Amino acid sequence: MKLEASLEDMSEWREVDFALSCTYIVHDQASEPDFSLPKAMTSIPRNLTFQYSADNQVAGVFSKEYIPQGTRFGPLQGVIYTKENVPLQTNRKYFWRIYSGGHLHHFIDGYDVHRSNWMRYVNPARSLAEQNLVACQNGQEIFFYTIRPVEPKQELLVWYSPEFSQRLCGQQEQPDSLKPKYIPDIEYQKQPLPQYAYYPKQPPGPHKLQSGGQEDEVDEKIDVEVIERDTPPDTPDEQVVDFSKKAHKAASPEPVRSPHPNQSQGIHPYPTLSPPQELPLHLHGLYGHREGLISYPSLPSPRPLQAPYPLLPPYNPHYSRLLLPPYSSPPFPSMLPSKGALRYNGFLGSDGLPYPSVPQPGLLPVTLPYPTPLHGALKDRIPNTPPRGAPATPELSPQPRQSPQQLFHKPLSECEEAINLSLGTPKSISPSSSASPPAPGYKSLPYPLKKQNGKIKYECNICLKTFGQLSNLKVHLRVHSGERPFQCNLCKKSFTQLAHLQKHHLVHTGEKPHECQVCHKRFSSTSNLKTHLRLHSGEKPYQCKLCSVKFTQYIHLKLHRRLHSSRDRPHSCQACTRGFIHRFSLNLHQRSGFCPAARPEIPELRRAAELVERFDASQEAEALPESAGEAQVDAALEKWLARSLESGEGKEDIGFLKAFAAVPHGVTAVGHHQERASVVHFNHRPSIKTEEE
DNA sequence: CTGGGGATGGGGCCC
DNA sequence: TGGGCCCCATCCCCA
Repeated sequence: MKLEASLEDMSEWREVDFALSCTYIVHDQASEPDFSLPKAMTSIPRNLTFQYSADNQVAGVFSKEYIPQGTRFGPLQGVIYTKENVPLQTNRKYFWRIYSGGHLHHFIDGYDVHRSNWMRYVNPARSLAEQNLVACQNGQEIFFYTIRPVEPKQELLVWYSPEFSQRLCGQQEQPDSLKPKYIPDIEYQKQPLPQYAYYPKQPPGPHKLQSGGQEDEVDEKIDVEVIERDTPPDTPDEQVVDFSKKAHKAASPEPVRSPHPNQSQGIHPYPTLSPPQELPLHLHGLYGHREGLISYPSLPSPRPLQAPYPLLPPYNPHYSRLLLPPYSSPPFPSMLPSKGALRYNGFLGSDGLPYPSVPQPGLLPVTLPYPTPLHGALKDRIPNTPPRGAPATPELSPQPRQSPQQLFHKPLSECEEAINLSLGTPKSISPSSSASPPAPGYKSLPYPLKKQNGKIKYECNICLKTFGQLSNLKVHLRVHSGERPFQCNLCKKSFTQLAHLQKHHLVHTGEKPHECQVCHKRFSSTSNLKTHLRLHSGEKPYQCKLCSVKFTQYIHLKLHRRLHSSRDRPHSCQACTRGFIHRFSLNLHQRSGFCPAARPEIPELRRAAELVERFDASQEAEALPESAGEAQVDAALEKWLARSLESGEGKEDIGFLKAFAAVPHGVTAVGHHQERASVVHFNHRPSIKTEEE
């Protein structure tokens, strides 16, 4: 059974659709004054995590918990360059292009880990099947949207939106004398070159990396003139542009032929004039794009076009944390909101930006003509070495997960620089940012409405919790999105609610507004005072069922329970010897097929069994009478699951249990309850979306 | 190990 | 609709 059945097909969405209809917004983690780690690493949202390679380089970005479809990440951050001020020696592998009015407006360079954010580490999707993020330009910023739910521990893999790719490949570059390296793609467009020929289903072949030297050599041969002649027609504004036309264009690439047919390896590299239907539109528009790193139009391509993602950003070295020098000073002193709106509004709404002051565009190129000493050193160290989690060019990546067929062919210049990160303040940077669409947010929320007792309830489509007021749901959604808009300007901790920040402030002021009338001890919070008052009243609401010891705080009971060894778990499974405090837990363990002994070939069963054990020790189980029936147990388990999700406790485990429960192995293992997959009647939950709905 | 306090997280409700 | 306030739950630290 699928929990998410009513998933919306976003394949036809335009960028503006994503902007206006995204459901959840995840902001970057507010960077704390940690001078030992670059912003690219500290900015990663709490619901994401990096995965590192053996050599301690970022290999990719993974989800820590379930992330719903329609979640927005970003904006991409990086150094802003206008066409005119891009330093000649700049490494463009992390370049993203921002268009305005159909013209290239500026670049966002994610190369500098101190000035870019975590999005630079997101790897490109190698196929539509694995793509879960789509990159969109909204206004003059780049955001990543989830186009499908992302399960816990799943890697985020991005690809361009159709319009994005169309801008990159379907339009010509503006005159740009500063970037001769990236002109070939334009050339291709003019006189259809191989890069624009789609190379369908290239069979896996040996992957050979192109040497950086060759790449450079090739780049130098490009004629800048061509680009100028191919300046794309003006478009009013990227936000109002007729995307359908672009889409059409992308879907119907001009026939192209290869000047170097021999470059193919057994298969004609450019046999197809139109992209395969199974590829998403935006991919169609990309082919050939990324070849740039390796093949120059006039040179034989070292290998055939292989990947359907030629536009992916090239891989860049992902610097090991250990290699990063400590900051000598905060990279973004002004990044930390000090007062005013930003202090309590660290999220980026239509106005707020997570990082208020990113260097102004004009300043960037002047101050940082790359390679800087730092970058130069790093580059020397890993010349042209694809970074582990690098965003873009799989073919250059040493990542083991890359398979030959995932490799791309080459290049494209502008596309090559087209991938990367972003920036935090385009608005301050670009004069024409007024074209930005309304801040994406909780508009057109796809949350279900329910009626309970005649009252409308707003249901969270993630944890199914219902709220009487929409505002409550919106606040609640931050729990799932990781959004923490309220940041303390003293310690940089951030919170989901202003009230929490205000309470937190007491930590700094030392204020304790709440006084015990008995002993006159003062407390910073009412709840702590209440707990304290139990000392005077003698109330001990939490009692251990096994030894009858009582506690004033639940956490104490929880800790206490751990003391009870297996001998205190009288209800043991004969098959796997797991013991349970409650008989109904043993029954649950057995009847639901969570006993690992039943199906030893399913390793997940062990984990599932552990979760049942955890439930056994939960307060929900504690509250059940020993004679509890199946329905009662299921209800308690469901309640426990919901509570665990809400509290964030073991979210990954819960996600796992849900996922695990969604497949039938557990059931069939025992042969009971064939009609359902888990102890929890997920498929019976009226509030859960199912495919049938 | 128990018990107490500090701090944080989340939701309900009212305005 | 969103802010403000309150309450409850929970975790962490430490004596």
